[in-house]
Amino acid sequence: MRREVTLRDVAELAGVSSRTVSNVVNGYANVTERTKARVQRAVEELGYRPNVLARNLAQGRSGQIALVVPYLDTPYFAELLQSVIRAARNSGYNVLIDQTDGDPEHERGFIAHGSRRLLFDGVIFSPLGLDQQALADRDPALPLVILGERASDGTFDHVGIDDVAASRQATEHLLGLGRQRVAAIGDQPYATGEAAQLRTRGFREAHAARGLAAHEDLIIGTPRFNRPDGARAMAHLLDREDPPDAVFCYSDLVALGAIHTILARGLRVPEDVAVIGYDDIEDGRYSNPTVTTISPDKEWIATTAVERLLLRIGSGTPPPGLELRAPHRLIVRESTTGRASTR
Amino acid sequence: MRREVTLRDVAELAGVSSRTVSNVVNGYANVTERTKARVQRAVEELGYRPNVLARNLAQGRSGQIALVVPYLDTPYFAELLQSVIRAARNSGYNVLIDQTDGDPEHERGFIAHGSRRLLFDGVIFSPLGLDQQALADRDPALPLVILGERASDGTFDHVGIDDVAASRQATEHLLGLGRQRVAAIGDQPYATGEAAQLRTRGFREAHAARGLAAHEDLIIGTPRFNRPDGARAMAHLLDREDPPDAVFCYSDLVALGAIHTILARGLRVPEDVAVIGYDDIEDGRYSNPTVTTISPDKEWIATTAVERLLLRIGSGTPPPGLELRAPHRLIVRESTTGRASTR
DNA sequence: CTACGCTTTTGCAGCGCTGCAAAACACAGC
DNA sequence: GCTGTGTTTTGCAGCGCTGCAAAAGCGTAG
Repeated sequence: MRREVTLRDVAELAGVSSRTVSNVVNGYANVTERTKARVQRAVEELGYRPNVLARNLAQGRSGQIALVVPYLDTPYFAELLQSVIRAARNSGYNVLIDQTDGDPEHERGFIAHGSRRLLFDGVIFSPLGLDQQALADRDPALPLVILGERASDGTFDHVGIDDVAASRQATEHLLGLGRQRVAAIGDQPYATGEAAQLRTRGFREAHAARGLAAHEDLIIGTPRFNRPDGARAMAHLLDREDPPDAVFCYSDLVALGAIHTILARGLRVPEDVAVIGYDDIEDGRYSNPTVTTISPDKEWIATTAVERLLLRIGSGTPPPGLELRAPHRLIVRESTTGRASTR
Repeated sequence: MRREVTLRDVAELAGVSSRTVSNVVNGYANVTERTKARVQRAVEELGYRPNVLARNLAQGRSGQIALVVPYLDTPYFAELLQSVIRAARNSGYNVLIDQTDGDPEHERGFIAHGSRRLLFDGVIFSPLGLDQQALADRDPALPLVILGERASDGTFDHVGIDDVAASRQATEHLLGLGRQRVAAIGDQPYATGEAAQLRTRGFREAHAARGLAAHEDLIIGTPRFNRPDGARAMAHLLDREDPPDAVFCYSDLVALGAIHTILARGLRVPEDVAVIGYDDIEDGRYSNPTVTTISPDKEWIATTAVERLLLRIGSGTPPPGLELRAPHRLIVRESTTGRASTR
């Protein structure tokens, strides 16, 4: 195994100092065309590649950002991840992935003082069970952008859609169809369930706006927002004496699970129960029936998050933490209005 | 911003050499209990954290492995990624993700000589459009494990299921149901479509085993294995004069797309057309109908790939490239046998 | 011819750690 | 007491790069 080519090797061949080679490689301004050309020829000839590790050490930064999400096999996060990677790469950054499995301990460790620090220059974080305390204990020097619900306390940026408004819109859609008993699946009435609670608020507000009272007994909690939980919750609802005729699900996966249960019982969607989801994952565009949903602009979220994070990393004095609202819209599909509407 | 605590700081406080501190931190054997305790106390007191960057440079390795996949929003890869991350973390490795979008150029660059080298100590690679040439041109020093179809040439490990056998099994299942005109969606009759071709081979073999000839005109190609391609291909098949009564899809996504089209035309699954998929992604367990599929043991694939890669990274003389066959099985669901079979 | 300001190039230290080999120490046997 | 063996600790060089500040070069003005 022959030794790698170093800056010094190139310098020697080109007859300049190693520092000059460094300047050329990094595209510094004040280098004459002549030397630049000479150095470049030497670089080519030797097949020189900068050693990222050494550069990192010398600069005290890693050129990597971490994306921390609860679950990777959740299509929503997978789709987001894809856009984050693309955006980061455009700025010369690599993305390190970590999944916390929603474990608060693990989430905390990731932004805690010290931690794996230096492996990444900043973190884009989509927390699930993160409480105020964990945020307070975090390494203050770590540039941070949070995705999802948690409002910024001014020391980090927060990117997300307006959950209350979106949920109100979703619920209004169901009420507008003339549904009388609208259920909600996904509430999480505990400290770490802020996102869910915002959605429940929107759910209630939509009722209130029409002078109705939300059916509080039709608000079902779920630990996670996945298919099995959706299926289970729906089964509960259908077992009741007076089942709902519409359901607002806090994620598309929950909606798909719910639909699965409804159909398995021989009922029809949307005739017997209309279902609306949240996230607009690809599954819902091809499922049977296709799923009406709230579609957050994931591309916007990803690029904005990366952009803000790099800005934070780049500036000595961190910019104030912003509250960034991504656009969202309601996409109506078969699960609320039936097949006719799609063709 | 105060300076980080270094090994030397700890050494000074503990009254030993910095090398000894390093030994303690790294759990070296020959350290007396007394010094170990003293050093550990100093570490605690100062809140020392090793600088990963410096360690990497000194060791000439990065402690990271790269997972390169064509698409991240494909559930199959997302699920795999999850297991790979878990396995890598158990061995103290971080996972760097990259998605190639199936671009052969990009794929090539990743394993080419030089490349981003040093950022990762090895690569787990799930190629899509990688030809023999690209493999030949690759950096021979880069430990490599390939997932999917491409057979090993002895210089890397290959982990995958037996595509021919699995496809034969899938097709046999359809034929065993008495289906007369079985189609296949997903063939890729060009250099980079090896995986697809193996599946087509299994498809043909299943027919041959029953003394039948496969309907060659019912073998449809698709550029990718996603929902839109499946939907489109199915539309083609249904437009024919003599449409199929069963379809073997080369991925679950293709199957879901195909089912979407079938149902949109007012036909029934499986009564009119039985559909079988490949990969066993979660979607297929909750879709309507649920999807019969070939289920590769993803956990096995991920842990084996990581294990082999780390072995390769760790050993000076690389072990011979192995051909590793992951277990797989047929999972029968509604899309071939109807609802009755599930309850 | 010298001085001055600007551009270009250089030298060196040092990022914080580990590899290596030697030094120091401890203990047993002769 | 001295030698030999094994264990524990140390010192130093150096991984390959960049930051910093000084040096060199260069053109123009005095």
